[in-house]
Amino acid sequence: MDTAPLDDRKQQILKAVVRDYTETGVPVGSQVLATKYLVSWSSATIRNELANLVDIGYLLQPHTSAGRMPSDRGYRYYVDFLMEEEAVGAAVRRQIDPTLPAHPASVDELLEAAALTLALITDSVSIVTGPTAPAPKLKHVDCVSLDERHALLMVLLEGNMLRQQVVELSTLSTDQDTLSQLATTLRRELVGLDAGAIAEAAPPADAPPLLAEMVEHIVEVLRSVQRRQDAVVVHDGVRNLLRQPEFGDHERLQQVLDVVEEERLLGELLSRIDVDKGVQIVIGAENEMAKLHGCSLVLTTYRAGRQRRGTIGVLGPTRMRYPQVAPRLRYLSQRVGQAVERLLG
Amino acid sequence: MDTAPLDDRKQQILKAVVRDYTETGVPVGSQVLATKYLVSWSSATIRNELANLVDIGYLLQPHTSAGRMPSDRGYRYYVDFLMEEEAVGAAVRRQIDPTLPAHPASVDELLEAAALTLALITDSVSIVTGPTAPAPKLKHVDCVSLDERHALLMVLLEGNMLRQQVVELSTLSTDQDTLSQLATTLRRELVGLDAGAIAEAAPPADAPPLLAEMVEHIVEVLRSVQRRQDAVVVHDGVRNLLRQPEFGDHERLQQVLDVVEEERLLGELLSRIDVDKGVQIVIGAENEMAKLHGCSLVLTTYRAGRQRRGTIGVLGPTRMRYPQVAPRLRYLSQRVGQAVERLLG
DNA sequence: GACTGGCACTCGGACGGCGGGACTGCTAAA
DNA sequence: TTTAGCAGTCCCGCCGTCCGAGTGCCAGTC
Repeated sequence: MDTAPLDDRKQQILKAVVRDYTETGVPVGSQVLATKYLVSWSSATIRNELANLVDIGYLLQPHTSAGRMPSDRGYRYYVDFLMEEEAVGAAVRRQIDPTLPAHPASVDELLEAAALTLALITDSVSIVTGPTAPAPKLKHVDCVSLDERHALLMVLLEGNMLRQQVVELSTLSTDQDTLSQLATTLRRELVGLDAGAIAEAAPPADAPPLLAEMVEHIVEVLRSVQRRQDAVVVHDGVRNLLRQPEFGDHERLQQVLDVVEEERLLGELLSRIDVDKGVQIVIGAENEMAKLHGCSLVLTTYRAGRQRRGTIGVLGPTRMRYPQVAPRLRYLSQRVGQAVERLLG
Repeated sequence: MDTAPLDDRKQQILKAVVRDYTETGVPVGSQVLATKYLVSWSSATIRNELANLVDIGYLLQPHTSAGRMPSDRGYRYYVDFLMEEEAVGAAVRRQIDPTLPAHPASVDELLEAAALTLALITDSVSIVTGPTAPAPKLKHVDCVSLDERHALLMVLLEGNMLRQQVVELSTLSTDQDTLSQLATTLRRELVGLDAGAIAEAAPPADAPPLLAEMVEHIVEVLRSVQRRQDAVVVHDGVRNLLRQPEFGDHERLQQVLDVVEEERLLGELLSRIDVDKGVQIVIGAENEMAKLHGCSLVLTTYRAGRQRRGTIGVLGPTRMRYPQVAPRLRYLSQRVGQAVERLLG
């Protein structure tokens, strides 16, 4: 299995096989290729080439008297060298744009809409994670008195991510005025710092115990956000897989669903993506997760502002319309990035 | 199709059919019934009764020489009069309890854990909506300056539900001090009121336009919560359906997934539940949503505090272990209610 | 009158043999 | 090097058969 580049005719044949197989899902024969795609050669010539392409690992033959289909390696060559991306047409843009809410109430709502749209325009399972910053800084903090023993701590992070926590107070009968004052102090001292900086900054010697307590809770909140970095937020479009003949067998579907419904696994999957490589395509067994063999991932990151990043992508059968999916994903990820930035400021 | 109560023998037979069919998924014959469940009668007697039960609509016969399976009506009778709920054993409780996080960071996290567990212990698709109150009152409000044209409005509702919104300001160059002052005024005037009361209360004549603007945004937030627009819906366990033989055919699965993945439909489904009836069971075509024929819902509400309610339930094939699912759901919903209350105060 | 044993009958599903068709690989000729 | 032709391979759908599970009904019994 050398990696020498294929000659022109082999390239044309591989390309034709991928295109036809992507459309039909049925192994392609030399006859079809000769009449439909490659009229300048006879089917016999093509047969010889096909046999050769099987030998060197770019095509597969399910059984002796069947046509050929691309192997993972064949898809890889196609994606790297032969694929011509389809431009995202005005019609598709008009289909995408209105689905992203102009004034979403929250990031979650936005991402959910994005997942829905992505599943729709790619006919696959979409996966979207929320925007995270590597070390979020504190932007605002406020405290509300709940009862004499509890208070609600509201923490606003850089990127306008809002978190709340009920905290138990060691000092009893703490009224709203005391808490408001406390919040003012906290804001003055801590705004603009990240978890590490806050934890290091020693509180003044004369600080009330309540202050130290609150500082600790704030650090905890920041830390938990940091830990949750690659938490999967949403996925959608599982039903799209049902339409694919390759999942006619339930075994396959079961294994894919196991991964999709298990956030931990999905997170693991997405965390491997290289953030600076644009749209990345992971084909079949290139992904070492055995349950996803037979599937491909098309992934990219969206950027909202300087630091904040999230992952967005698509999971579908290896027989996927890469030339269509890749640019659509790229387009949507840009729109999502913009929208998140608009929302979070 | 009269509704006269069944005599004792018919009841025993119906019960046995439901039990066996639930276990095996295969239509039950008179032989099996006579030897396994109802030794006091011969298979011939049972055959006569079976034929009668088919006539009056409690059983179905897929074809002439097949056994019998319960009709929707048969399940209904079973659920209403014959079913004996299984107690939730200590083992199951030990399985459930640790999965609900002791100190969840948010309601979302809690509900997601609940959905996961529910799917696991019922082997069905779980559905959970977030807690909502009928006419939530304002508890706290704060504003943070983002840039010279935008501010972040943070609204805390009764029940400690926190909402945020980026608002565009008509007055330019509004700094944080102005906004903090504004927030203080808003708190003084509006805390404790619901959307209607806030909308009615005319702002003072000398109020700055900024104030009126903010009031409007607050009303908008309250209203959207009231409309349940932002009700979180989480679901989990779709893969459990794959194991059921009734979904061997993809058509069925497709239709169910259409509903489950479409939040709007799911919400509609859940909104019909009667909040005071404990665990409710909706069997097959009792649900007018045609796509869910062949499926049953087991639903209930969980309560967190006086007013706040959410829905939690399970979707599975009509052939479901009702005597096991119902009490497990009841137990879990209580734990979820408690956990939400602890979290939101 | 209620119940039961027995029997003829029905029907679905598994099994196996049988082409038809879609491809292939190979060979020989251009 | 390409191509036409041809024999061979294998999948798949079709069809008839067989088997067994289960029924409905009838006649006999308690």
